[in-house]
Amino acid sequence: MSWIRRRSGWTSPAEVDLFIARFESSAESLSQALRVAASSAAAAAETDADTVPFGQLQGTVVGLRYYTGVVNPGEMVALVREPQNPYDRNAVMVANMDGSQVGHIKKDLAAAMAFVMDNNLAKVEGVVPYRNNAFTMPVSLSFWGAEEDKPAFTQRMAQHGFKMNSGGIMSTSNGAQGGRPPAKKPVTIPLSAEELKNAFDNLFDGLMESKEGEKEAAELVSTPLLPHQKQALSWMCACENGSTLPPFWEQRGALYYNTLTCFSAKDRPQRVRGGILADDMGLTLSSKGKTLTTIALILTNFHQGKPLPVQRCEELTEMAPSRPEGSEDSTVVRDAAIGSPRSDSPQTSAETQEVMIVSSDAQKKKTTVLLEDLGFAAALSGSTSSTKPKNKRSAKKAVPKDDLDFAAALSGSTSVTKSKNKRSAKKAVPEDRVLPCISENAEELSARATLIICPLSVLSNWLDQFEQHVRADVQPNVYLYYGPERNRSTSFLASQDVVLTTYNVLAADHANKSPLHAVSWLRVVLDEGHVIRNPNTQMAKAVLHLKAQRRWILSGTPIQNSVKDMWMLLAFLQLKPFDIKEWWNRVIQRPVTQGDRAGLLNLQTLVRCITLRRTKSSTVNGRPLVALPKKTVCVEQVELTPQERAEYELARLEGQSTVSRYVAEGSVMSNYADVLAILMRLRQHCCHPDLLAKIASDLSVATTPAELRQRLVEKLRAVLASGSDEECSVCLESVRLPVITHCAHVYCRPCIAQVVASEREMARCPLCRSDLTISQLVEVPPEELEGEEDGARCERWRTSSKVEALLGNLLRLRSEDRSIKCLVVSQFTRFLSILETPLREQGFSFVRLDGTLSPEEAGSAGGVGLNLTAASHVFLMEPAWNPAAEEQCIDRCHRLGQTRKVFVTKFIVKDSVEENMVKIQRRKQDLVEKAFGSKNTDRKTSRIDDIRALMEL
DNA sequence: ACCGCCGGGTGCC
DNA sequence: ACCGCCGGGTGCC
Repeated sequence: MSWIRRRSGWTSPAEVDLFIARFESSAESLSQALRVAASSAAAAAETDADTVPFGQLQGTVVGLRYYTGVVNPGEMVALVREPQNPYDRNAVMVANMDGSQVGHIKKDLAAAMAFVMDNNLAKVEGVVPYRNNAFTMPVSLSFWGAEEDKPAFTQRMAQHGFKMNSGGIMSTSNGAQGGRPPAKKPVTIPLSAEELKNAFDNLFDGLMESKEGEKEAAELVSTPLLPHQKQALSWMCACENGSTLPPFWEQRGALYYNTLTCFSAKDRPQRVRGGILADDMGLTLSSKGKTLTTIALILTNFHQGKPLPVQRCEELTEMAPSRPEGSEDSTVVRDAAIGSPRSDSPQTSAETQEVMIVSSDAQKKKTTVLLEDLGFAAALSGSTSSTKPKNKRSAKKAVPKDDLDFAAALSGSTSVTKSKNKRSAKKAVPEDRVLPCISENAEELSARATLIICPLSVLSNWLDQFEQHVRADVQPNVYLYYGPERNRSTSFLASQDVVLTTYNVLAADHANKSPLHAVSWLRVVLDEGHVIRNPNTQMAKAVLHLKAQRRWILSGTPIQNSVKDMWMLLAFLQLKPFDIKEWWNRVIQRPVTQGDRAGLLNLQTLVRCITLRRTKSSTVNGRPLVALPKKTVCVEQVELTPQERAEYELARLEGQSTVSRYVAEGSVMSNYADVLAILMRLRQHCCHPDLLAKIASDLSVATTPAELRQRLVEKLRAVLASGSDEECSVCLESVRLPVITHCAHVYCRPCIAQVVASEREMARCPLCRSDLTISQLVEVPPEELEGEEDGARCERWRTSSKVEALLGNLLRLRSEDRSIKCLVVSQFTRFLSILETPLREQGFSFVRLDGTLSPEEAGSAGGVGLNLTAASHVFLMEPAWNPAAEEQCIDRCHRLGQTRKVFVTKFIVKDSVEENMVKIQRRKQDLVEKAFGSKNTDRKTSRIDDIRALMEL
């Protein structure tokens, strides 16, 4: 008896809400049933690759005449259990793609299916092969499930007298043959895992060759756009104004027909007025290219293709008197009159330095700080003081301030002063009656504001960019919706040109009569949109419930590692019918994960229709979009001295015995922090002996609460410093605002706070079920980081093999060409400190960037956009766990603006944990599962495997 | 006739 | 529903 209630296949609260939304007029029983289905399946299971076909069955849909839903030949239908049906508790209803009920499954078959569905022995997909009469119709049911459930399923169906046809692979390619049953399934060879992975990796590549042309930004934009930015603007405007049908839809007479599901609708399905702008980071001067393009879009494409009507600010106009129209001219005038923009100041300062030493951790966590050069710090931290002295906002910003305070101080103050402008502005610029492709009705025309949602770390970047790229005399109303004093008036928000907020504010508001959700936005923009790829998060749900005419996702990495991640993006863009997970799963995800070629082709088409992505290697009319100098990567093997080797081996043997004990006990995960600490010590040995902190690793030796706290802080710091890209088990993202529990597990503070809040009684640690309270959570006190270092530095300095390897390279390069600048990257800030000594001794000038500030504070300091193109040689002092992090470091140099050939040197200590890390990196890249919907459980086991490999166990 | 057969009424779950 | 099923009317050929 193994029919334990498992998570159900196709409903999660979010998607059912969407499903129901469309349905209000329909029969009560249906929405009821859907609600019940939703509540019984609060946690949605995913369609995983381990789903296998169980077979097919021809059934009958009855009671058609009682319902409105119509079905075309070959159309897919949804099968929904309806346990509350007063006539039959086994009822299984049949619904249309738009959610209209079509009928019921005939009761004898329904009785068999009810059991199967209720116990999640199988998922059912239905296709109506043909229509015969007005009262019943046939339905071809295919059943899918986990291999181990197949016998139970088959047996149960047999008990009811139903025998499955062979469960061969069924193609999803349009079933519109309309033929008689049994429809012949074309026999196709399923894609191999390898083919799939390749196709998937290339999904976002080579999109949008330049058939779009270029579009100039409105004159309001003061920064000239680069050619590929004009191209993006052109594409974005076309997406917003065009009226093309979404992919897979075509007009057939008076109806609109979906060629994949064969559904037809009377109402024209809205083409997403928006899409995904997924330009690669290395493509732009800092990541601000997307920001600039988006600002240009906001200003250039208001209603009916006209620019945003904004009034000039009188005082500023006086200051910078009347100037010729045309963006280039005005830029020149503005620059001359007001001072040059500071976008390039990081390079300018950096150019004076020979060596930049950078903590790669700082980059990964999007933090950047500077120790040595205060001028550089000011440039990076984004103070805009010189640009517009009269502007209140700028004046405030000139004071170097903690970003959070800064945000709080700003919120509410910005546009109040200006909001009065707006009415007159609308009159001042009369709207032309030029007919656009999309006819905009009165309500649509009333929407004005663009809502931009971004991670906190890039909030101030947006504010800066608006100031920097918009003509000084026409600042649009940009309201920062953030901080306790934020203005929650719906009408105020709706009257802004731009409202800027964070995912967290949005999510927090969503729970509690959110004004953001009451506004009808002209446009919603999700910056770093991949952060909401998990649809179960509050942020994701909050985002889905926003009302908007146009929707954009900005992201450098639209898919992180699985097809699954795509769904949230499509749902946000409301790409019919994939915004409902049932259809996404059936039409794309399940076929693709099972190697269906047609499914993959459909996915490719889909992505192509809504995405603009250019990479460094993209071409326009056969010519490279951006010509980048060549990049050479080499690995330099470092041999430890006998002394270092002896110390390393000692640490390795000790670590091995501890970890092998954990492996034997099966307690690796519960001692994860310890394991990471061991690994880190080995990695530190590879770099420099003085990196090793004297950490008492055993929590049990802590006697006093203060001592325990200190131990936890050390552990947390060890985890963070390990560079393991620690993942929060609640949100499954890299931890942000990390805290450690008394049971030594690390989470994002907001995530674990939410867990605690949602627990009625005593909250438990999601990983080990220990009791926990908010007050027990421990975080790293930021100021402590500095003090300790001084202690370490006081000791007598010594060298290490790796230090020597680096110095050898630097000295050689300097003797070859004194103008060469180098970027030295390490995840250990202490290592950077150690490196300072010989660099000074040898007379190298350098700046240092590292992550001593919290992400919020440092976010504005360059963040993801940190641009280090002044350097042409990159030295990665040690391997990263995540190869993408290394790539990111390299891309700081190898991007637009780089004029020299780029050389990358990776130092790897021979016969060490570092070599094992490289092996794992390589193996991971080959691992298909990594790219395709790998299961959560596997992630854990593969981690343990990783640890064993690292420890050579 | 405790049948068969006829033909009208009727029809999801 | 050009079906199946029900139940009343009917009953040699």
